[in-house]
Amino acid sequence: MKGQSTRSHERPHWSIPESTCRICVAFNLNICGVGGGAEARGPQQSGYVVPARHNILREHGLYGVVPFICSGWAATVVMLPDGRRQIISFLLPGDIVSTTLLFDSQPYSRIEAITETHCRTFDRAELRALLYKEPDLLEKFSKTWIGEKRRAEELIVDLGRRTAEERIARLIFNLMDRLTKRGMVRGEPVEIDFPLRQHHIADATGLTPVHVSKVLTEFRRDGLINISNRSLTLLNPAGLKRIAQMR
Amino acid sequence: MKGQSTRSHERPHWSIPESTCRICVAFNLNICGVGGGAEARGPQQSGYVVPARHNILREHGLYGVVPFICSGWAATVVMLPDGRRQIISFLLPGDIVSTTLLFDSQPYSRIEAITETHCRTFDRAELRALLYKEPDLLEKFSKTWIGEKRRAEELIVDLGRRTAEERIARLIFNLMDRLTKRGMVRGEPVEIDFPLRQHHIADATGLTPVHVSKVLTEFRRDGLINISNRSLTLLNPAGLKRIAQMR
DNA sequence: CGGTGTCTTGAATACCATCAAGTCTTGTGG
DNA sequence: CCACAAGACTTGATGGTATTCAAGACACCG
Repeated sequence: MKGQSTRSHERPHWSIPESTCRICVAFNLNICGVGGGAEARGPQQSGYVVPARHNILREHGLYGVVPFICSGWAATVVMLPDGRRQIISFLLPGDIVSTTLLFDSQPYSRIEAITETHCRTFDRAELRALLYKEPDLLEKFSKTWIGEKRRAEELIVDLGRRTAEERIARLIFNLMDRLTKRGMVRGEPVEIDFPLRQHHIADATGLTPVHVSKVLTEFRRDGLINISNRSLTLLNPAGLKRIAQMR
Repeated sequence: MKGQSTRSHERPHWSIPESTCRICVAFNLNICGVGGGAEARGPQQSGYVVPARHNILREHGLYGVVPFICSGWAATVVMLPDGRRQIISFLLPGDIVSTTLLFDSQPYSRIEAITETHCRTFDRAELRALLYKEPDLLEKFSKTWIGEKRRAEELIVDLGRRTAEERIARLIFNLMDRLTKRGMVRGEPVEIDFPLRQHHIADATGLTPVHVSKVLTEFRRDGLINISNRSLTLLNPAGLKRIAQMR
């Protein structure tokens, strides 16, 4: 609908907290003109907004750009022909939408915006050329790639070998950790904006929405967490952590 | 039963079928001196043998080398404190043992040899330097990266959203496909060496050995496959494929 | 030869799914 | 602003898939 800020001098038409940019890969690669960083180099950029529940990337589309999340939450979703869904990962501000888009124009999975999401894209060919030219960038990029792989493997273990309660508790901690790095947690006890619906949690943990509801009310009954008004409060971190790593 | 004995003459101290080298990443990067390719460049190499059931890599060890599988089967295993195990992937001849070892000296997961395994390692620093220097290599390497990520995501979907029968059928097809690329399938109906124990299948599919046994005998009863003498025959590919992707 | 690892089979059980009904919220168009 | 529809969540009843427990057969190995 709108978007298209032209070149690097101009600030985007939405404002992004500095804490977000500070963890952004694009910012750290020094290729992004937003956030008060140095002058952007190389890749052609453009920004746009995706409304909640719309697709940021379609699974079999062809893309010439590599998008990043500036604000909002999104999910990487795989759909089966019969309607079953699995969420591979949640994307938070500062994340690359799809690292494979750097090397392959066709994504394997769909990316759905959970909240309204602000994106910024970089031209793939230019970005890749820059990466090849500067080992320093590649080094940084490989770090995010390793982190992604690591989280994928942890999810495999969760889905293969952990109970419903463990999976949900671990999901909450993973999100907490990532939001903490972004300066997106508040107060004591710790509280976060929590835009996920229970069906998102279900699709991420391989459970049904009904069972997620039961586990969450159990967590609430035990005074571990509280969820209301799209906001999650961690009342008993130690208790939840025990569930997350034990059996 | 047949094959897999160490004959010692030729260039390395064990012999590797050419078909294996042809799909090997190291061979395609032209950094490996084995297999009749061009003279090896750059990285310091060394080869060794790991007996069945021994570790190729320990999860918290520190390594200065990047190992490849020249022959034999191995598995990437994550262990939980209480003994639960999850296999992330099976490694076949020509595979990199751990791609993250290129950038990080500490692997997240353990690598176990399933059969006797012959490995060849390359010095990490040298290999990485070579990669940074030649965009061509990096391009090829990124392909294996993407493939690895893709398979991890498919496994996530399998574990999160598919039934026991679907998971096992898909595992068999995945192995078949990979072995076909390596020229490691024989005859009609298709047959492969199959060194996996049922507990390997269980750990890879997030099931118990008992249930794997039940599903496999069901597959056998339905004339889909046959397993005997560490060898698997695909009797009804169409029937098994229907199980693998439907429902 | 006992010991260990592997596989099979049956019975009982647990965990989570499915089905269903109802409440409450959110969004939308008149 | 209200009426209505759709989405989100809860709760209980019931069912199915896979686990756990257990026992026995078989092969392989030192």
